[in-house]
Amino acid sequence: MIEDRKLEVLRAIVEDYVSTNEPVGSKALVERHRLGVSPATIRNDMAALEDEGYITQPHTSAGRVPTDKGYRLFVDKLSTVKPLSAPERRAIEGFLGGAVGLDDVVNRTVRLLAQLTRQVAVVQYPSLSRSAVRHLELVGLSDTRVMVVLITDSGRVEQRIVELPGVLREDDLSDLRTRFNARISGHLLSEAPTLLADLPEAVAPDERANVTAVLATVLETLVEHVDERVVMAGTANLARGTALDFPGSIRPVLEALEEHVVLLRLFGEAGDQDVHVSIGGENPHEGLHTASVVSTGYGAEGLTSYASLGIVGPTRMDYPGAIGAVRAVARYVGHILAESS
Amino acid sequence: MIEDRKLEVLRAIVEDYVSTNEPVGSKALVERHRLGVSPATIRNDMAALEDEGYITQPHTSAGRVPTDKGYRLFVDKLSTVKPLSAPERRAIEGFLGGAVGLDDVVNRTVRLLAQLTRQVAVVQYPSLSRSAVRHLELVGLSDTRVMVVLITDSGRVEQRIVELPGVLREDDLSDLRTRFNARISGHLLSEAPTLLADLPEAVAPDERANVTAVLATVLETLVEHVDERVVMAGTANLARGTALDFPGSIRPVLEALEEHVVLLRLFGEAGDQDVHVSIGGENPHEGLHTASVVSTGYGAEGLTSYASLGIVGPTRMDYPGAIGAVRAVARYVGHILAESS
DNA sequence: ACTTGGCACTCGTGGGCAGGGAGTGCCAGA
DNA sequence: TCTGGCACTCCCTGCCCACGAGTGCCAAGT
Repeated sequence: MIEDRKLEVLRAIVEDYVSTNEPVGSKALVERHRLGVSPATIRNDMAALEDEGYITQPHTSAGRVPTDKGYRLFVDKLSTVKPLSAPERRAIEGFLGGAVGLDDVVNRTVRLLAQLTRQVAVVQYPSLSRSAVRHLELVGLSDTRVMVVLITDSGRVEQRIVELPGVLREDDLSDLRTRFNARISGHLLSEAPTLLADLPEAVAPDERANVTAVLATVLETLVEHVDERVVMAGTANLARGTALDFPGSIRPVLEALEEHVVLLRLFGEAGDQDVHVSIGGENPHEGLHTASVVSTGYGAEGLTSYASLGIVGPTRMDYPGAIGAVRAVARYVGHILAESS
Repeated sequence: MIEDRKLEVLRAIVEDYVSTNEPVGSKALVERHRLGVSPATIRNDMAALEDEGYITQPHTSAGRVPTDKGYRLFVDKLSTVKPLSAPERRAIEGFLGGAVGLDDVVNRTVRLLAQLTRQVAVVQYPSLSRSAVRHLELVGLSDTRVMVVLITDSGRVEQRIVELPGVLREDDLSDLRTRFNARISGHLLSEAPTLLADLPEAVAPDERANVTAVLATVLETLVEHVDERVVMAGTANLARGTALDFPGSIRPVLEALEEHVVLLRLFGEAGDQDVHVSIGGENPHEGLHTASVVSTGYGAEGLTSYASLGIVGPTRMDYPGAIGAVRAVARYVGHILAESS
């Protein structure tokens, strides 16, 4: 009974604070929401909520502001995801539908997400290790130089140039190409090391050195190499709110965003399919203690996700809207990448 | 006589203001610089400088601050480029020398530049149109799909996949590859349209449709396409200074930096070889009216530059240091790219 | 013709103080 | 368990004042 109303009060506080950006008091609360009780009653509830650590007051005679813990409860129990409006959906479809090529898809996605949420958007390129090999091509540039080109099912293309220890004839190259593709085509790149392990032994002894060199490049640079490509957009949104949003300065936030490794670890926490929300102090990185991260994996439907995308903003954030936008965009991107395969 | 001293005073004001970030008064000026005259004399000079529009005072009873015009004069006439220290040079060499591959070079460069200058650094990828073709490879993925891979002398590798209108046999593909390379290998990519114009007429009529399709892709996506790839680092430095640096907010600056097109046009103004400085209101983009840009082209020695790089910061900037750093980094990058060809 | 010291003036800054207002905590009563 | 009342805290604003930094100007000196 009273518990229910307390939660209702917390929700009202979060919603009001997010929309007004000002600490919210008991009187304003009963005016803006039909709570059916008097301000004094609300005050008691608020005192209890404060004791339990869900809200706090900046100064003695100010209204209340949600704490990280308060936002956490709100996100987990009190909010329902805000679905995008029909025009918004159409806008997404139109904007992402016009993309040609992976780079274009990723770039449009990140800008779209930044615009929809009015926060900083971050999109990770489809992870190599979680993609499947569509085709591996070996191109002889000269007698002793071979270019390795890898095409994945997510549309990503990577290439490296290998200096060979010896001369490799064109027909041996062709043979090698066939062997490579027979083993790994259609398989996840992360399985490549196992699938290719015995390759050197399968070829003629005099070719073994060359094969080993090519294989080493493929494995080292394409598989083991941590692919940390991320794109970002909307950093200007950080400077939008008032000083309340990022007490001190937005500098540590910008610094954290520039360390892509930090972002990747952040996203690493995101569960494969559902949206993950990390609030304020929950973030591992010090610089993001004043920020929240809403992220999710994206990829072809039902399958393991290619990679992650999400947004970063102040803890005072429209979580239902952000979660809805992140989820919707992730789905569309997944569809588009799956279709264009 | 008096003119000389006035310029000396302007230089002193710029230097003091840049280092202290506070409006500088006549008394502080004579204390920090051996000008050999009294504060009263300086006051007269300062009044003259203000009349001429080189300095201004934020409020009536504050010290003077350089105007855009003042910085301009300082940069053009009063400053000598600050060469990097020996340790700095060694650091550059060590840091950039360890790079493998174009992406790595570019990424390291932008971070290095941001760290050296403590400003926002921007590096444009080597322009395709200003690079020469090292090799063009055609890879048959299937009967009707061909991957076009272009390698430039700057180490950049671009690829596109072409859907052919008809079937292309392997030996025809090989023939086409030879013809392409014979015509454009070693030439600037911008010359490609002319060099390739008559290619369809040179092949057998039944191959003409396929050749035209491949040619169209090469020209459209690799040559005519504006290659707007830029990387950025050090945006957190914008939030470093006080509110004086960017009156209002850093938001418009961040917004401008996100519009890569704006940056490219900015860099377009940079002369090919020497460092170009654009101060405050001189910048075409509204959002950068409170910022200065120091940029230059980079590339193999003496040749046309591949592309541009530079930094963006508040008008209150250490111009001599910034110019020195930008120039030095551009040279090193040019060397490295030239060597690794 | 320049330079200099002196002096009055402006104006931003910070401290102190009072008043108003928002918001709270608590208590007694329904 | 809810409600109204009341005292309390503390921010914010405006105001005044003194202080200090810095200037502009002038008259005198070189």
